[in-house]
Amino acid sequence: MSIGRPLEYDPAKALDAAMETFWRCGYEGTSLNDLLIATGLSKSSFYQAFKSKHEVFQRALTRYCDVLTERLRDKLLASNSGWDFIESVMMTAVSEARESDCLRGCMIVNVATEFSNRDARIGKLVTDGVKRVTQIFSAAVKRAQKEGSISAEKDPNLLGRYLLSSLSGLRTLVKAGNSHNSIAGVVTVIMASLK
Amino acid sequence: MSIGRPLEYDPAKALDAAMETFWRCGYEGTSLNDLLIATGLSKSSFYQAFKSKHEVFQRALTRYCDVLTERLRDKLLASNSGWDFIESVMMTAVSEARESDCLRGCMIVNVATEFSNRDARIGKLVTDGVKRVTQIFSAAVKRAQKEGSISAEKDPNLLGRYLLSSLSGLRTLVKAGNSHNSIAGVVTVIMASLK
DNA sequence: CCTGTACTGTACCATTCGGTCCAGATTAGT
DNA sequence: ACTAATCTGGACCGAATGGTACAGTACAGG
Repeated sequence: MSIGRPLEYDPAKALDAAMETFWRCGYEGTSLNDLLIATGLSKSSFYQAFKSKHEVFQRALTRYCDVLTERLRDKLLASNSGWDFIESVMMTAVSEARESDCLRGCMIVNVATEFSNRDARIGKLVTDGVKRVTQIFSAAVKRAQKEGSISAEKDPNLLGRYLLSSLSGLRTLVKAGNSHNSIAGVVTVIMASLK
Repeated sequence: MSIGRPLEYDPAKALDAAMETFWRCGYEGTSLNDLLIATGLSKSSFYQAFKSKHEVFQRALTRYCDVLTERLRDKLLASNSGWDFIESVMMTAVSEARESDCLRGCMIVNVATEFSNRDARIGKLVTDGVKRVTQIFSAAVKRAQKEGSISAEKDPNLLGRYLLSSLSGLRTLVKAGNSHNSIAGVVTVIMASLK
């Protein structure tokens, strides 16, 4: 039981709000003030809840990875087939091209771009995050192989890496302002190359 | 003829030095001081040569696009075949995985990531740059089709977009710390999907 | 020599940055 | 009532930010 005045804010929600902001604006692009506005916390409360900007950033990135991988895993379980899962994930990224106001891409990739190599701890989070998503893709490929839509001779780990790479590439096309239709065409190429 | 004391620095070299720095560290990550050190200019000279940090950044990005597209065009002309050109470009990106100290990726993509949507002028430079590189890939595909290594039935513009997307994806794999060999495997998947 | 340009260095500017600290109010359990 | 934990807001910090202004010097052509 806690003694004293209870927390008025939800630490998890505050972290999510911070994550959202970092996702949109990056680390350098997010000022402390932005974080205070996003979380709704006062400066005092903020520094009581989090040690520093850098720490909340790490936690936000970790949270992003956790949420992402959990959602993908759930989606894969709920999908009709491994093939459908893969296609759906690709198309979801592409559909961001329509909602032109919100093309924040994938936070992991954004972070990897901003912190090219400078921060070892961040680098590890990025590497781990990418690895985990890649494994989900590999699992989807294996399932599709069992279901007969992908040749059993192919290396599922290799294709998993290929799919992660392709997804990231699609996001680049989106950010470069390509039309939804032209990017959707690329998805068909990617899907066809799996067979 | 110019009257007065002549310039002691080479404006083109100064721009290249600035470009290099922005490429490595991004816009926000590059301070004015960094630019002064990189260019070797005094603050006064810098502000006489360039109007502002933002302006030199735009010029640096433009210069990057020009140099990149020119190099790619030359490389395509000098290549034995369209196929070889494509494979070589992909492998060049992958080889950055070995030189671990220097994984700055593609400046255009970096900028697209940093300025998600916030600056319209920058956005246009990104869009144009990506379009130009895509066209070179399309030209390489057309050549490969004439040479018989890619089926003539395929849409070269679509494949051009696919290749740009794939290249960008490969760079993500590099940044995420994948090994050279595992990324090279992805290249073989990409190349195989062209046939 | 004179003028026009570019050089250097430095002082200065307001603003923002991340971060600390403190005083006073509030709200719980004991 | 007392204590422990939290709240709020604002003052304050040093450092760094991008950018300006200026004084003094160097170097070219006419």
